[in-house]
Amino acid sequence: MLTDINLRIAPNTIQQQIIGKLRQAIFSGMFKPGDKLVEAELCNLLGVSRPSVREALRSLEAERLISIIPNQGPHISILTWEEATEIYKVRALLEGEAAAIAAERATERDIEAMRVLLKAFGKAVRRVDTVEEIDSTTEFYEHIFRLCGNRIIEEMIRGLLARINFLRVSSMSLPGRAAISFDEMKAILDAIEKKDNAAARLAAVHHVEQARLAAYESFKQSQMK
Amino acid sequence: MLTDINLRIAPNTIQQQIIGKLRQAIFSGMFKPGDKLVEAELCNLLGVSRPSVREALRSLEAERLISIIPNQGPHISILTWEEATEIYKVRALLEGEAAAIAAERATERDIEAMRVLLKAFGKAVRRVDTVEEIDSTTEFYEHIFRLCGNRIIEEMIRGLLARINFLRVSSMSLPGRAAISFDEMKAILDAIEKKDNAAARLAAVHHVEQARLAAYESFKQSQMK
DNA sequence: AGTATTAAGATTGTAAGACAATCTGTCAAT
DNA sequence: ATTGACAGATTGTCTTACAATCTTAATACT
Repeated sequence: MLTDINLRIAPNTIQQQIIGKLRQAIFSGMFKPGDKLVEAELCNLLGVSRPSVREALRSLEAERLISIIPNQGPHISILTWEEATEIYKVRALLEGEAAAIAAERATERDIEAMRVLLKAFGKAVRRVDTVEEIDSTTEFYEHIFRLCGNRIIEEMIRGLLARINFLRVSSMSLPGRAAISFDEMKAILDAIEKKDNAAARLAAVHHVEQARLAAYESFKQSQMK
Repeated sequence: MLTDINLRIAPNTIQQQIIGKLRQAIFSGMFKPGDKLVEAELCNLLGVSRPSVREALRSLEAERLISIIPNQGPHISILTWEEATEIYKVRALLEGEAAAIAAERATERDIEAMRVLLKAFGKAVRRVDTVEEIDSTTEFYEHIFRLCGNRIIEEMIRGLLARINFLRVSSMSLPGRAAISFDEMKAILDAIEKKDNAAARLAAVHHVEQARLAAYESFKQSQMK
């Protein structure tokens, strides 16, 4: 056996498609925090039956993207700044740990691969392509997580990122933020290359903390209007 | 306004009851890892309709207590030791952080309350009441989490504990483990009382690490038969 | 005998229809 | 302005249904 790669071909059930579509709709801002999701409307929009929609909604509820209040139905979750802060705190902790472990395990090839990803991010920054910025940031981080060999960490961070997704997008489009973000990520990579796990952890924590501050700016702005 | 206590009266929907019952059944070992859950059977056992069961199963899937493979139905999740290790690693990280913050914030009354909880645990240990041991341990920890003021940490740890629940139960019944556990928890509390956050973190991390080692013993035993 | 094939039965995925319980908003009455 | 009552909308739950897929067992073939 080569590796433990999961070869299972997952049939795309309708529900998975519904979940994907709805998640995308939430991320894209089509539904705004607090919006009420009416089951019948979703059925029409998606062209599927109510049971399918309801099951998909249960999954999204567990992801905390929506919350379902009995007899009141599903709403897009409202993220308070307090909650966002807590999420950033946990992110810092987990990403710091991941970076520290990655620093101990990274091979030459890993470093090289991450350099490529970072370069892609740099290009996106110069093109001012926010979507691509987020995507390449994510890929860069995914590499760190894979390196740290702890899928639980990866899983948890993925969940946390989903919950603050719109903050990430809006804060990344803040003038200057993306460029600074690039420098912070480069610092992480440099520390990993030097196999300096303490420095890698610090750099990762610092990056998240700066992201939090940037997010606060966008949060304030979004509250004002 | 006194506090931010949530006054909402949550109607007990059937699905919540189903989720509760099934979770309990899984924890109690009525369903074993790998067991296939047949929807029709669950309907009979619970006396509810298939749509209700299916929605509940989606929630449990998101909690990772079961996994649903398309066209193959739901199974009780199988926990590999590798995964369990990763969970203990993340737990150590999160509980360490929580303990450190708690050390900075604990008031006299908090300490007193935790002493009471710890004493209850000690009593359970002497009575060799495993269920009560787990319960009072949980309560002790819940207090720390409440102190650290980060509900995300609490939420994540709760999720992680659910996934390793049966390991906790079986390892807690290992001869001598509960008594050692008591000492480790006392060390955490002592550090918190001294407001020594570094010591509190270390004690919490140590406690989780010891729990991991104990869990490994039970895991090996459960694999052998 | 052992393996490949096929067919029957069981189970899941999805839909549609139904109805009681509950919520929401409106309008009248105090 | 607040309360009360009512109509309409929405959710929670159940029932029935059926095609798609999986599982298992029986069958045929080498």
